[in-house]
Amino acid sequence: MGDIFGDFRRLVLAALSDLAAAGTLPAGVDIARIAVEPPRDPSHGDLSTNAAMVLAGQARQNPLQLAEEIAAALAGRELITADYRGSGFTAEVARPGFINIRLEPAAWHAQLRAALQAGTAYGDSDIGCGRRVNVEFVSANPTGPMHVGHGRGAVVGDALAALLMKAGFAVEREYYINDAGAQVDALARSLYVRYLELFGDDVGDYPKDFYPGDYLIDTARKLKERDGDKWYRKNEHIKVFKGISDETWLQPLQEFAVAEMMALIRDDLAALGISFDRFSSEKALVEAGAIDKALDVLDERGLVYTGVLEPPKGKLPDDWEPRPQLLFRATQFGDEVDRPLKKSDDSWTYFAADIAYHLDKYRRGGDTMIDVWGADHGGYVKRVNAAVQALTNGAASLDVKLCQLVSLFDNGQPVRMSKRAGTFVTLREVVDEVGKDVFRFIMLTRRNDQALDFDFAKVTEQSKDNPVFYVQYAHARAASVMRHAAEEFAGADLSDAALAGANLALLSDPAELALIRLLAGWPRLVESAAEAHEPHRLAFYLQEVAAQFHLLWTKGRDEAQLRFIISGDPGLTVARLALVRGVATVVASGLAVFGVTPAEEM
RNA sequence: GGACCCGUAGCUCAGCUGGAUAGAGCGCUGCCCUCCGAAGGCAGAGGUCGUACGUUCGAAUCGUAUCGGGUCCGCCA
Repeated sequence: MGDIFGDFRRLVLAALSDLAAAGTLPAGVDIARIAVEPPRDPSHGDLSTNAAMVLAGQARQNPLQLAEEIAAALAGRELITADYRGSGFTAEVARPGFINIRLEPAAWHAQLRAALQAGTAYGDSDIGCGRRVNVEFVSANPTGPMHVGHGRGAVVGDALAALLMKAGFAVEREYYINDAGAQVDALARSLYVRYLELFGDDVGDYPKDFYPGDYLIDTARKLKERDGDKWYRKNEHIKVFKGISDETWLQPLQEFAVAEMMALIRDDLAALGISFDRFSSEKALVEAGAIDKALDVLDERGLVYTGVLEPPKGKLPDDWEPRPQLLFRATQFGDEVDRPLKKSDDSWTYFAADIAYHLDKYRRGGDTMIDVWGADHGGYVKRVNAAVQALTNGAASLDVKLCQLVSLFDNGQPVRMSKRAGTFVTLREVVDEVGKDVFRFIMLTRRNDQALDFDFAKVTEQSKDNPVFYVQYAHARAASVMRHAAEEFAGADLSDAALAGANLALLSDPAELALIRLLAGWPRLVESAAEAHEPHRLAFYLQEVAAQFHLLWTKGRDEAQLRFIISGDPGLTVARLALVRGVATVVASGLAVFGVTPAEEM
């Protein structure tokens, strides 16, 4: 069902083995870099391979001459896949050593047929071979609602997971809850002060390390509902602010607060249509002694020691002083300095917990891990990569995707990220304003490592400048054509199955064939995007499909014989409807990866 | 001072893991609706891919150096 490029690559490799058998090529050559691709310039044919240039060195032959031999061997073979129904091709050699392949249109028509038969499963691949991949994303601290930056990571992670699934990987979506450490203490104290306020205490201004957000008022109310005045002591906030309170309430409030914050976050995620297979708790990990166990692993390999770090170059922290501490030999794995595992109060650093966490993920079967982080964690990538290498002896791979900042605009004017009235701060407000589908698509219209401007006016505009609208409109237009066709040819079977049986040879206009070629590239695009861990490529591809489709539609304005629906010619109409449905299928298939609902009408 | 990310058309950005004459949208210029598919269409101008060396059949892509912008920089997660 397939990928025409993959099919031809196999054909090329078969031709090469013919040459090897005949002694023209040495045995056991490296074929990894041999590719079959669409040439950028259509005049070079339909497919192109670099095989001769890749092998020229190894075979000690002139690339052009080798290309001729490969082309000849290729001509002696034929496409045996049933899809192609014996359609032929020609191979010719071009300048540096390319072999350009031209297909009979029937080969392309077969691709369209395959797309219709597959439905939104078109493009599904098995390159993943069911291998397990763990995608950890969002992992926003449970201290408040999500903001827009989290939203980007959420969408990128979710779409990447979906893409990998489409490519045949067994994917686990995971959220790491940072529910241990100082921030959770601060959260509980902040909640406690809000709770005191409910009893009429006037606490005045909050100190700097407290969370001032209004959302904690609701949480405090829920706490009061549950526990009444159980924790209330009049004007206790004075002691809390000074840090001298008798904090018997701290532990229970922590648990309560984290649970409430996670409920908040899950709601935000649900508004984006995101759910996780697994939530992992840092606290649970720490309490289970996972850090000690993980550091034992490193210790056995001599990677943990007590030492004194050089002071950081340049500007020093105010209170920096040399001090012996427990360190991980990150420098052995490419990091700049060895990294601390314990703080001055002898508690674990976040990094120590993260080491344990990644070992945990690995042992659960994730020898391929992807972490999606915000750009502010960029300085952290090397040490975690170093830890993963050290823990697994290089058996595991970790790919960290850093998402750059999202800046909000409205009609070109920056939207302040402050709590002022009328401005958006939380992810939820943005999603409620523009809708889940718009937000998700726009977050995927940039590479993750590229900063993104998000303009409320532009992303909701109904014009071709707006990529979401443009792609959605293509799907809606296809649906509209089908509705009209159903009226025009009442009683005819216009199901995809029926359309797949149409005489597709009638699709002979260059614009039609160009569109079919583009659609045929979908399986290949899915594979390459999945391998590169780059879901944004789908967004650009979908815009291209939409553009070609809109173009074809528009041609029908000037040339009536190119319209999709030709009243007096059911045979031609059915063939063209097959193409229309092919477009809708690919667009829907791509939007499904993005978690965006295809529009039936605009 | 160091690390990471970015630098491609006036603007916003792609560029399929090293392929052929570097692309798209917006903007700009010029055409195209007395009527049916103009929330449009066609054509054109616009580039030393930040810069300089290097690697090889071949570099926007890989390496080194350098310049500019962003992010981060023991005991924050």
